[in-house]
Amino acid sequence: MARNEFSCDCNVIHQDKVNDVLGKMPSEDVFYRLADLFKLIGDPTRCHILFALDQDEMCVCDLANVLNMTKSSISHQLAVLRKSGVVKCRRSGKEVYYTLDDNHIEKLFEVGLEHINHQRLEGERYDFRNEKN
Amino acid sequence: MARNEFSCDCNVIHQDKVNDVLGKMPSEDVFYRLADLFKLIGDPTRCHILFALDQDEMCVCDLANVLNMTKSSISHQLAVLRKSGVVKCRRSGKEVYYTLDDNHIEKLFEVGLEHINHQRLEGERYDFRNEKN
DNA sequence: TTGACAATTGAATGATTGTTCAATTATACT
DNA sequence: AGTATAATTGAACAATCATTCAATTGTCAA
Repeated sequence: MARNEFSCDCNVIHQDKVNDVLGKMPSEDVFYRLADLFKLIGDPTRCHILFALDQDEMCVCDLANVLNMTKSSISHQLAVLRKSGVVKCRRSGKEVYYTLDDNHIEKLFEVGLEHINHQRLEGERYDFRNEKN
Repeated sequence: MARNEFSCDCNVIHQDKVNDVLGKMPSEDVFYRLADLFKLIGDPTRCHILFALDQDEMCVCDLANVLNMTKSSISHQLAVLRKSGVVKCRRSGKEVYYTLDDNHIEKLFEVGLEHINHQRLEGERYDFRNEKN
């Protein structure tokens, strides 16, 4: 229960609060898995790809046209998405067709879009107070 | 409407599908903003911080203890979160107290946790077929 | 089997980023 | 004023990562 005293460079200020929060927190590896998930969709290209696949099944060439990028670049990102299990693929002749294989992604996009729309209004109202940059 | 022909290294295979999907897609900058949002919570430390603040208001020192990290590291990340508007802070004496200032974050965590739990079951059932690595 | 095209892969590169370290600011107390 | 502590900040470093380029694999058709 004694944590590494050398990693934290200060004394506890509110020991009770710290203990209380620690008790409610998920295990350590949950944060790594959560971060991995969000990191996965935290890239414009991958966002773009996933959004496109949410509309329709597409081959690499189609995606390259929709995103206006090279097949190689798309293929590299598709490999990442495949290994994470959020897309799956099937070969038909020379083409490989990709589809979304994770309904949580759509939910995350929904909330993300809500956030963006809400953020746009907030920005006008509060005009970035308390912040010089 | 004519896109840059040199960025894409292949011909359109399914022109109708590509046009259809393009018509349904959000504007270009939406993907950058979406990716920025997900990138923000796509880091274990920031996940950890946000989760802690979701439980209770805390000062930098408390967070350093909860996460077992240096105040400097925490402070750097808090600056990032502050500039993105997902946390806000108030000073009280020598301490600065941070709170979560974005209810979308909690929703994103909910869906993210659902995903992780679901993923754990899937992994056992399918045993990573179709993938050598 | 040869040529053409879709797709994947590996290495290299440039850019981004999280943490560390040292210095500085802000506040409280004597 | 002087000291102590909380917090912020900037520079530097190491690690991660997205894209490019070149080479290769897989499939179809002649």
